[in-house]
Amino acid sequence: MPPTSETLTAERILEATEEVLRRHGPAKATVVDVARALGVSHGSVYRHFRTKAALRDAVTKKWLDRTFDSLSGIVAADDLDPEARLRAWFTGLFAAKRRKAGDEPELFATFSVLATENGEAVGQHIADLTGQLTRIVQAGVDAGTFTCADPATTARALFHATGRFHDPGYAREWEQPGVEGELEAVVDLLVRGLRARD
Amino acid sequence: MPPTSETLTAERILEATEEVLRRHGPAKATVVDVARALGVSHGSVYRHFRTKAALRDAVTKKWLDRTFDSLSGIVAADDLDPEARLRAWFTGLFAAKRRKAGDEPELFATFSVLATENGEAVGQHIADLTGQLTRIVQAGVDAGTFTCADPATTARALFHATGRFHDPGYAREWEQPGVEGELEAVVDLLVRGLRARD
DNA sequence: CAGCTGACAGATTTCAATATCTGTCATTCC
DNA sequence: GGAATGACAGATATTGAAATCTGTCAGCTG
Repeated sequence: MPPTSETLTAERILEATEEVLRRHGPAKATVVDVARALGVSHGSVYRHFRTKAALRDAVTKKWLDRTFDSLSGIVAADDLDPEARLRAWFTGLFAAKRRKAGDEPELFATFSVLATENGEAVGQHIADLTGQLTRIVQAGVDAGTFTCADPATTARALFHATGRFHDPGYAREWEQPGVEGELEAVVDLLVRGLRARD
Repeated sequence: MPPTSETLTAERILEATEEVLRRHGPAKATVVDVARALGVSHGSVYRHFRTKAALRDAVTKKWLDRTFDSLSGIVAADDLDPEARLRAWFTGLFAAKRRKAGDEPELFATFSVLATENGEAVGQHIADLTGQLTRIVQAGVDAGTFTCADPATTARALFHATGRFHDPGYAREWEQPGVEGELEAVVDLLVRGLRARD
C-alpha cells in the first residue's frame, strides 16, 4: 500500500508538512505548498488542522517529542547514580539540541520562532523536560545524595540555569570551541549545589 | 557657557545621539538626524566617529558603563560577607537590567541588537561584569567561605547560569509575576554550589 | 452524506521604483 | 591650517501596487 492516494489523515499531512518545512523553511512554507505536496486542495488540510499555526505547532510537537523520548532512557537508567544521570541528561539535551540546529536548520528555525512566540508545543516541551529533571532530582533526594526543598522548583531552577545550552536563542554559540567546557562548569556548580552535606 | 554653539566634541555628539536614539529607536535613528539635532552637517559627525556602528557602540558603552558603575559599590562592600555580596550583586544586576528595559525601551533595543551582533561594547560589558563576579568569588575563597578551582572560570559559569535574568533576549519574561522567585531559586543553587564544605 | 473542491474576501507578502542614508572628499570658511 | 561643509556614489530603506496566502463555505462527487 503506497502512501500516495491513500485517505488523507492528520498523520500524512504532518509528514508532508515536515518535508515542506525542511525544504522551504518556516518563512516560506505555505499550506498551499503542503496541499500541493499531497495532491489535494488546501481546503482539505483545513479539515484536519484549524489554522496554519495549529499545523506548525503539531509538527513541532512531534519533532520535540523525539528529543524528549531520546532522553527518557537516561531518566530511567538505574545503573547510574542520580548525579551521573543528571550530568548525562544535560549533556544529552545539549547534544540533541545542537545536532538538530546543525542538521535540520529549517525545522530548528520553525522551533525557534515558536519558542519566541511562546507556542503551545514549546510550553509542553519545557514542561516535559522539567518533568524529567524533577524525576532525577527526586531520585537523588530519595537516595540521600541530593538535598532540596522542592524537587519541582529545583528542576525549574536547573533548567533555567542551563538555558544557554538548550534555548534556541543561543544556537549560534553552540558551535564555538569552548562550549562543552562552559556547560560542564555550570553543571559542576549546580551538582555541587544539589549534593547533601556530609 | 551654554552647550549650544560650543565646539563640536565627541561628548556632545554622544549626548545628541543618545537623545535621538531615545526618541526614534535604533531602527529609525540616522546620523543625519544626529547632525540635525546638533545643527551641523553629517560630515562633521564622521570626523569624530569613523562609522555609524562606532557611534552606536560608543553610546551603548556609556550606557552599559552606568550599570557597571552602579554595581561596583556591591563588589567593594566590606560590611557584607561574600555570599551576601554575591546575592546582592545578582539582584542588583537584574533590577538594573529590568529597569532599563522598562524605562528606556529604545536604548535597550539598541543594546539588544548590539548584543545579538556581538558588538564590541557588549563584549567589554560582559568582561567587566564577569570581572566583578571574579572579585566577589575571590573574596569568598580568601575568606574560606567559598571553594572553587578557578575564580575566573567559576565567575563565567555563574554569569552563564543567570543569563535568563540579564540577557536582553529574555527581557519579555522579566515582567512576569514569578521571576524574582526564579532568580532566587537559581542563585540559591549556585551559592550552595560555591560554599566550602564543613 | 462524509469528504473534498475551488472560488472568494481580507490579510499578508513580494517586488520594483523611489527616496533616504552612509561614508568620502574636494572645496570653503574662519 | 584645522574644522566644517555639501555634493556625490553606492548601499539601504520606504512605499504602494500587484501577487499570493489564509481561512471560509456553498456546492460537487463518489
